Amino acid sequence: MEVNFFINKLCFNHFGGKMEYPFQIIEKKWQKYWTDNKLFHASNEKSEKPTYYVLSMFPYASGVLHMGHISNYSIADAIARYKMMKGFKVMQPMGYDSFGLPAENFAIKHNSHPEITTHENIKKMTKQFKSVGFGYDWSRKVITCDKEYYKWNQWFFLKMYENGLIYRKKSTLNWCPECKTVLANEQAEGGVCWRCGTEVKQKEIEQWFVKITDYTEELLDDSELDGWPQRVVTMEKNWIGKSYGTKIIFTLKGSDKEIPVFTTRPDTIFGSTYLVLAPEHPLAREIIESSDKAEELEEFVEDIINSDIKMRTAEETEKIGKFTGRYAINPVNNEAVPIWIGNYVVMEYGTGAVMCVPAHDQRDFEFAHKYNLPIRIVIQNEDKSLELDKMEEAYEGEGVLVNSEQFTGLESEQARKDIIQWMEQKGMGEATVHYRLRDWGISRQRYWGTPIPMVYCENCGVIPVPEADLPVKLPKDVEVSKTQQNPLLSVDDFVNTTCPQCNGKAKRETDTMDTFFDSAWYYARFCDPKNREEPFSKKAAEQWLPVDQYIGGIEHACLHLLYARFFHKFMRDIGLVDSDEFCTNLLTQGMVNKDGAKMSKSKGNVVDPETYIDRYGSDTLRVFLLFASPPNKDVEWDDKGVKGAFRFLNRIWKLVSRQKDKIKFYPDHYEDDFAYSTAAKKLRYSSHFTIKKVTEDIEERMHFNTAIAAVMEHLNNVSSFKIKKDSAQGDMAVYREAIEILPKLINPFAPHLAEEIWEMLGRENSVLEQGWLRYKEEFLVKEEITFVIQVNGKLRSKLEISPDLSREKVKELALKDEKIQKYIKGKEIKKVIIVPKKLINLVVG
RNA sequence: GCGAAAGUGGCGGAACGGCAGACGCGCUGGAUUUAGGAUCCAGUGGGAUCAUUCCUGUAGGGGUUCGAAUCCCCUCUUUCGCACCA
Repeated sequence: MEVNFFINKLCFNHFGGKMEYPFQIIEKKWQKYWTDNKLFHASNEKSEKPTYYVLSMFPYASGVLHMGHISNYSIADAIARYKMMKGFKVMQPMGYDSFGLPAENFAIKHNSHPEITTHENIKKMTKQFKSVGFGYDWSRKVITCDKEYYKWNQWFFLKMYENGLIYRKKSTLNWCPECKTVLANEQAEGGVCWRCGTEVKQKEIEQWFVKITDYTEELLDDSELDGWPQRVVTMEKNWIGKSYGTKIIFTLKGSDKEIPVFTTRPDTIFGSTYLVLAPEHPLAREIIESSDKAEELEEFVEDIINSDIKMRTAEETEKIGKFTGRYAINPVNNEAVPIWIGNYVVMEYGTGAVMCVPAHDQRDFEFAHKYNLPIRIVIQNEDKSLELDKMEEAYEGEGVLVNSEQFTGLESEQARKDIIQWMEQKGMGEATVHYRLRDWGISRQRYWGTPIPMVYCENCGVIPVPEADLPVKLPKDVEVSKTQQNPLLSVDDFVNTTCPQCNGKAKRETDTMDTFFDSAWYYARFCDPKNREEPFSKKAAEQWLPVDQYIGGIEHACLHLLYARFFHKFMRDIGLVDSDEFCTNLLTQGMVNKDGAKMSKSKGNVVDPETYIDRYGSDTLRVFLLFASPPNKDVEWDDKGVKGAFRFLNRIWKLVSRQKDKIKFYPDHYEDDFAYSTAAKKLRYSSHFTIKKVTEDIEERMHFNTAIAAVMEHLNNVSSFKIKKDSAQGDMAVYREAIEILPKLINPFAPHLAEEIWEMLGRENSVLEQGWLRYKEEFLVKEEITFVIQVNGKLRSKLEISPDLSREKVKELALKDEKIQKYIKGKEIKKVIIVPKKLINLVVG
């Protein structure tokens, strides 16, 4: 005993006096080993092994890996390593999302060029990645600003163009004055720029669109998304926003111009007393121009259009409007109703024109009262108490139709059906489906992105660049600056070109692509990243796609993930892949918070992973992050918790260091004629139970926190087990096994230490190449179990009994139990419930 | 306003109808150490009690059940998504 202690002391002192395991040495050693032996190299050669593709959302090339990245990638790495041990050929690639505004702004800020700063940033990040030791196949690295990559963005653009999925349109768009670029609707949520938070302005610009709406119904189909969090599926569904309604065609009085309106309540059509147009409505403009109050109306409309969209669409904002002087004819009764222009009607939804039914819509009700417009009740409530003079708010519920000609008396639900049918027959309107999803605007008026492969020819018009001329290279000799608009405009060599059709003078498109275009298909490029002939070979895609497990933040639900799904369906339609969805399982990991808030520079609560890797090592950081909570929930950063993880790894290392030379003389298998103490049987149970628990926690629900907890518990059990000189052979065998399972058990979470203790225990090669552990059911059978006795559902006593006792015997023991006596004495036992091997409940009256 | 998820010790979190609080952090006591740190052992929801034990407890209220943190209904709170959406 003393001797051992002395040896340990020597050992620990050797590493700087502090009793800490030498993680710096260990981690570097195994990172080198993995690289040298190409442990994570996933070849495209056919093999017997089933494949498994684990993908983390690749980081933006910002130059730093933050804690959120480490958390995300630790989850993926744990899965990858576990799957490798389970016998899969695992591919876990990594790359960099590196085009786009942040990179351009970064360069401007550092008075440099994005080409330079981006590659510097990538270098920095790669170094950081390597210090954490994630098991990536770096030979598959993909960098989106690389011409070998963005060439295929252009190729996809052309393919979409060929398939009628690309068009050019002049439209009012979200414009960020700070970023000097157009934003897609989903990038301008809440009226602010998703990148910089600046108020978004409206600007009319000609730009390129991808017809994602052609795939709306398919994107709505979630039948292949069983492995996705319901939350994400719902968010996408809401985003696409399918709603059933009716289009009713009003006509402009004194002309044959049609004014279609969209409503979900056609049953209220007879109560429509006015129309309101969005200020952006094309007809509004026409009416204004011919109006005698043109100036006044013009000013009103301009004011609204130029007002902050966020303010305008806020619920508190007062509804204002102006009468245009014109009337519309309601097709159902030929009534002329006044046409207004109002701030509360938006062009983006429906037809940009609303039929107003003030009695049955709160907004219309308020508007009508404010401007003294007529109100007509057409739906009567259940107790028939609606009266015009007494109404203080609109009645939006269901009821019986009144004042509705031949439909009077019908229930509103039935009336909707009948009215739609009738209108369809008469050509007054029709049932329609409306979607909130808009086409994907991909033009960006900035430099650092994929050039859109189009040219403008004076003779031939807009002509796509031929495939053979790809890539249209982004010129490098460009000065970027904040004041300038798109720098490409001033690069004559780039702009001036010849028409691919007539060879005449032509100008190149200077818009570049939204970076979501880059990231919409990178997962597929990873399958065949060096292919120069095609984006990826069909064979490679067949081998790896769809992604088996994708991991990333939930903030990408309606942007990246939706675009990637769209892209995959398009790639399927042009024959590149044969699946409908790009990934079968999605895990949206939580954020790493500190002091209850998201880590951010502005709050000054950012914790740098590097500090902790230097001080405690990568394994500690991983264990902390994985242990803190289940992967889909947020992690609360806790310095003390990191220490706790470190302590755990130290305890493992110490245990193995102390015991490795002794246990190699213990039996390495079980024999029937060995003797086993009760304590040994319990430890053997612990070993096998832990294997079962860790396997199931990873396999079935990816709860690494409980898996790690189980290993901690097992370590506690091993630590409290003592081998003495006269211990039985069986005890020694049990003890040896209990220690020898540790390297594999911790490998998904603390891979460096796992390799080290695997080696310390005299094993060869990487622990990754060994199979995963198997537990034996026979060792999970306990000789004695704790059997609970309840009286009326309350715990009153416990028994230590054999699990095989009969129901009768159990009941007998329970009734005889001393503590139970006082609860059942003199009372009638009405019912006895026995849950085998668990409990007995005595119901007394 | 609509939709979704969630509310458990001082903290992170376990427990997917059957012993509430696994595991970790923190805290308390002890051992060890020149000291600090580290390490090891024990204890730790709250309230009674010398103790054995008892009562109480999973946001609040009700219900289903032999039995509820868990299932159902209502209320409150928090988070997230959508939102003058016609």
